Amino acid sequence: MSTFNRPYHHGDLRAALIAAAEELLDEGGDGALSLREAARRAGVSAPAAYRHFPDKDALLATIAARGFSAFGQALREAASGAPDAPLDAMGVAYVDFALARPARFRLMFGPVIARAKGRDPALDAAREAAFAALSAQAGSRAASLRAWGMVHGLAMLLLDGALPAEDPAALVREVLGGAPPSPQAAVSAGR
Amino acid sequence: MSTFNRPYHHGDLRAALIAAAEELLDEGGDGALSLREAARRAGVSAPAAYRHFPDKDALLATIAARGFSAFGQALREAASGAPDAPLDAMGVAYVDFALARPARFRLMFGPVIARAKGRDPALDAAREAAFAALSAQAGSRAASLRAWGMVHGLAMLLLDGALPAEDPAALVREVLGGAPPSPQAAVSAGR
DNA sequence: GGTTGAATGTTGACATCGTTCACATCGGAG
DNA sequence: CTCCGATGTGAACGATGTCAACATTCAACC
Repeated sequence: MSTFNRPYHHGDLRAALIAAAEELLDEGGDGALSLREAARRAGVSAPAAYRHFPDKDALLATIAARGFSAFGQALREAASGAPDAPLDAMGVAYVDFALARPARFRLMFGPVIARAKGRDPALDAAREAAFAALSAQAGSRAASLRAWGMVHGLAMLLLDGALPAEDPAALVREVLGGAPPSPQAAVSAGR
Repeated sequence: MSTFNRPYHHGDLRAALIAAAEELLDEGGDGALSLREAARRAGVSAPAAYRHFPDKDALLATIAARGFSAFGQALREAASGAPDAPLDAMGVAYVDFALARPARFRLMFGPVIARAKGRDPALDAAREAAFAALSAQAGSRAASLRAWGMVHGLAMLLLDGALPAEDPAALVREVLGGAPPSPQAAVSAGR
């Protein structure tokens, strides 16, 4: 599948564009993601992108969908890794994800994606799958909203730097209500 | 056309620019705020703005600061208007504010402003004042973070349309734990 | 196997944006 | 009245998203 050549036709531009854009998003702040730069990195000229995405927003929507997919997986893994306190583990994983990939997280929950809702079924599916992982562990609807809202809010506030936190995971566990000194979950971050 | 009328050093360009930009922000989606358009609406040419703001981001920071100020005031008023359940009232007010001015709220908690932290003392002061209003009602630090995070998360998720809600206020009240309709909700709250 | 049409990329162009530079104008202090 | 600092203007630069016209390649059919 990997043509070493660089012929006129780039083997899989779509994937290359997505990869480049995700790189841009993760490395260079928030406003650093431009269609043109992504195309440049993929070794291709800007309008070529329009053969694979109708729009810049469509590229972003695709990236967000991938983000939600990875996000849901991380949440599920966290839960199954800590069967005695799955909700707390998911909360920590939630915040970890946000802090590890701030720009991506902001994209996923930002206005562009909110606007794309309903226009991109893959996106909607990925997002709902991620959320389903959460509600599955929470019990009642109210409890799930409570946990979800709280953790999401904490993640956002930490991203803003509105909350000073040397150890976000500890803060999440403290706030989630459990004060269990189980140090297992704390090792999950790696930053 | 009105080249005649202009007295012209525009009486108070700074204020006019802020007003125009806020208008832009509230009316026209999220990406609709451009320095040039704000200047246009203020009846002035784009570079004039640079006599009053070093940067577009500085304009945004100013607007965010004003937003935090109004926000804090709304929270305080809500609390004093419902002395028997001030936290719930603030929660509802919090979400109301976010839903009434989505773009402004996103600005206030967005990356541009996060980046401006420490560079704009007025901004920091306004934000902390708003947060102070919240923690004043919440009791312990953990409780205040819990309430703040939860309400902030709910607001964000509602903005995204990730949560379908016919009546956001009711949802907030339900989730905040006051008079929960489902008996199980109260159980998972404390812990 | 060569012809042909659909995919895919390329160059060039347009409008818009943030921002800077050189110049114009106004209002107040001397 | 003069002169200077504050404020506003116009042209211009580089970057962006996007479109239109043209070029190249791949695959399928006689």
